[in-house]
Amino acid sequence: MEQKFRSTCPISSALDIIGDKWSLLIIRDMLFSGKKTYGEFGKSSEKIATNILSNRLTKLEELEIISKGKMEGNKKTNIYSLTQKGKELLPILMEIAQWSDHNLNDHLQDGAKPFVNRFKSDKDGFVKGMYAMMEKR
Amino acid sequence: MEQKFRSTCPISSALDIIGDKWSLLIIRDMLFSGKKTYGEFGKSSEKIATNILSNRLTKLEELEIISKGKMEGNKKTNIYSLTQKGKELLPILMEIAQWSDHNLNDHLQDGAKPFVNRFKSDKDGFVKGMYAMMEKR
DNA sequence: ATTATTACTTGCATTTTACAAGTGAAAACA
DNA sequence: TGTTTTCACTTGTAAAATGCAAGTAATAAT
Repeated sequence: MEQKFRSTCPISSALDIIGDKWSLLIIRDMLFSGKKTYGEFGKSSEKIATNILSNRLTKLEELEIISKGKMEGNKKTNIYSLTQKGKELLPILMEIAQWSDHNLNDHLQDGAKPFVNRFKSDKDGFVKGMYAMMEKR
Repeated sequence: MEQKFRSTCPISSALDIIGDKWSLLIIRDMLFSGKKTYGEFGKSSEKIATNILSNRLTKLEELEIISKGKMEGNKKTNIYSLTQKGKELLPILMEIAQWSDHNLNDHLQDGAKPFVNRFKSDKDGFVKGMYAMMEKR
């Protein structure tokens, strides 16, 4: 799979990579739920199809947004981790969450509000705190 | 066209709306280039197909991210404007631009860097400045 | 030795996207 | 005033992406 870019615009180029309905949900599950394995990703409430999940994991790995490793003492379970490039998607996800919180309120029913509020009141602090937390798990 | 949501997650729900390769590019052109008409949107360097452009404008209007009006003294040119809901997509676009600036540097060739740097050094100030500027045009 | 789990792949129907051409009304021009 | 552009789309069709169900192969558990 070769990545194609429509232009040299930074926004357009990012969308060429993550501009679909599934890639950022995988990243979301890694960032916020600590998911690591193919099986775990398949269990999200949005029910990603297994072939699409496989395709996206491959793409994200090729783009070095995630990396694939083996679980110690287990030869069949693969462990996916976020690279630095992948972790840096966090602020994008938080701004998306904040936008939804502001503008999709009637639809949502979720415990994400306090989370979003902590981000709003101190964006840099929140992001740094999340990065620190990820080191430990 | 009825909007469907895969879950009540804020991130997933936002992606159900703007998670494709074109919607945010239209918003980009409205925010950063002041584009307003169907013809102007069609001229972006990414070459959106006319049927897709039409489809996205309709969707974005239904979702009240943009609104459609008439140009004064002209019965054929339509004017699309961002609603508040649409303007609030700016921080998402800026975080995307910043991510690309950090992580896609070898690919990009664009004068967006100083722009991104102003955002990085003072995010809230940058966003407020942009909103103020948009009032005037 | 058998069953269950994990991480996928495959085939096919449906939906979305892309490309090219066409339409109809308003505006500009001769 | 008649003709040509311009503008904002729509339509038809091929190609690509997505969604769904079932299947496979290796490892791990019983």
